[in-house]
Amino acid sequence: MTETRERVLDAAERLFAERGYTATSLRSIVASAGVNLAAIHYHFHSKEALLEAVVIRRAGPANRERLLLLEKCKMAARSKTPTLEKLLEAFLTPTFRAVQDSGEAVQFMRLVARIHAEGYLLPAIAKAHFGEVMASYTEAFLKALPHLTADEFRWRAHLATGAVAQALRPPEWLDGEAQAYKPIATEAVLQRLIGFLSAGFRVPMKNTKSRGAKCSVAS
Amino acid sequence: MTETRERVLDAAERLFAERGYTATSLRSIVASAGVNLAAIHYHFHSKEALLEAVVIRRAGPANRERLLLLEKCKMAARSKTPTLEKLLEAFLTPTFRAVQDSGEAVQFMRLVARIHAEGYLLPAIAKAHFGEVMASYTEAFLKALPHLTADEFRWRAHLATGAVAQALRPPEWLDGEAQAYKPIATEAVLQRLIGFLSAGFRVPMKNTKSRGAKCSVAS
DNA sequence: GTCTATAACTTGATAGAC
DNA sequence: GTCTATCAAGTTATAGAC
Repeated sequence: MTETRERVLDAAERLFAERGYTATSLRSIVASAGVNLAAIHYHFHSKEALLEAVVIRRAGPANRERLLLLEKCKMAARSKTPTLEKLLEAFLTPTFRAVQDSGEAVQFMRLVARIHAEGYLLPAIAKAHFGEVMASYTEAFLKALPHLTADEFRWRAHLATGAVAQALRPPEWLDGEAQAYKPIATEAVLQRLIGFLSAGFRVPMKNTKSRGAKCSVAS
Repeated sequence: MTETRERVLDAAERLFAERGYTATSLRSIVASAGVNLAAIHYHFHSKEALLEAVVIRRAGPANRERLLLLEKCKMAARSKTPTLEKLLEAFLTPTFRAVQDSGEAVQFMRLVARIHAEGYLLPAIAKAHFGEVMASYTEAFLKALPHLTADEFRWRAHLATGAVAQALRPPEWLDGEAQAYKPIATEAVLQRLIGFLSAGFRVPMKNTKSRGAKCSVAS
């Protein structure tokens, strides 16, 4: 049965999301999926390939939708460039909306947020499957942010990435139960995130000096 | 020799920062520190206690300085409440400045950013050692942000935490060498971060509705 | 395609000599 | 305080029967 494959993918997605990649053993996955250990090596070659399969299953469709939404934004804005808020929403919606549409995909966002910090894993996977999307959106963002140099935009996008990842994480002030089972990335969180980020991107440049917020000790 | 203790702490700090907690074995730590495996269990009880010791060594002084800087801010602002930027700088400076002052502490910030996402580890440690600082600063932040409810502030602080953690991570567009050895949290990054976050905190409430950035497909 | 069995190795932790 | 030696458990991965 190729249904076994799906069961493994589902279990792996959930466990990777909850515990991270290195902390999740293949044995815990097969136990959760109710399949055999050898099956995981039959369908996927290795643990790392399994992670890649998990990511691709969700990221593939999501990225296709991102490109579609970007085109829609450009159309809607006619000759003008789309607003920053619209671009952010188009980029983030496929991730956030998955929660409400299909209960299955809930865990995936947490996986991304979780694996995001595990560094050495995603670079290989990300560059292979997110390249086109990132290039298209970067171009659009730069047009919507004419006051930023490409370098400054890269830095702010870097900061924004962290905020997005954090938005996909269950807030620590929710108790364990809620953290584990409730979908946290709702429409409200998405809108909050868009407002937060767009304000950050819109800040004028040259806060290198003169931002008179010195408060330091003598030392 | 109690110098062994320090060697272990230094090595653990560096390796935890680079690879994360679960991915770092005690054996790799003793190899890097040039000490014996048993020594690590003699000086610290367990791997988890070692992590806690690593965190406390840096976070203790940093948190004391945070409280000091907060008082200085309040003094400088006289009857009025300190500005958001000054509060952010007071809170973030002890972390960021450590890079420039002592080369030793460079790794620690990355450790925090790295462990930050490993979830179940920091809650126990953080609540034990950051409680007072968080309470004092939350109070000050809420006064500086009268347009936000406590709940809304908590959400935005959640997002901001992610951005801070990301600022402490080496940007992926720097090549491997630079990622590994160059201090990335410079004064410039700190100022960028302060500008980015303060703008996000200042956004008016009620972007729950009416933020007319709909760009969704029919679906 | 799925299973059992097992190889080959790494992990955190400890006992006990010195 | 520091060492060697070792334990018990857990890890990924594979070979081979069915």
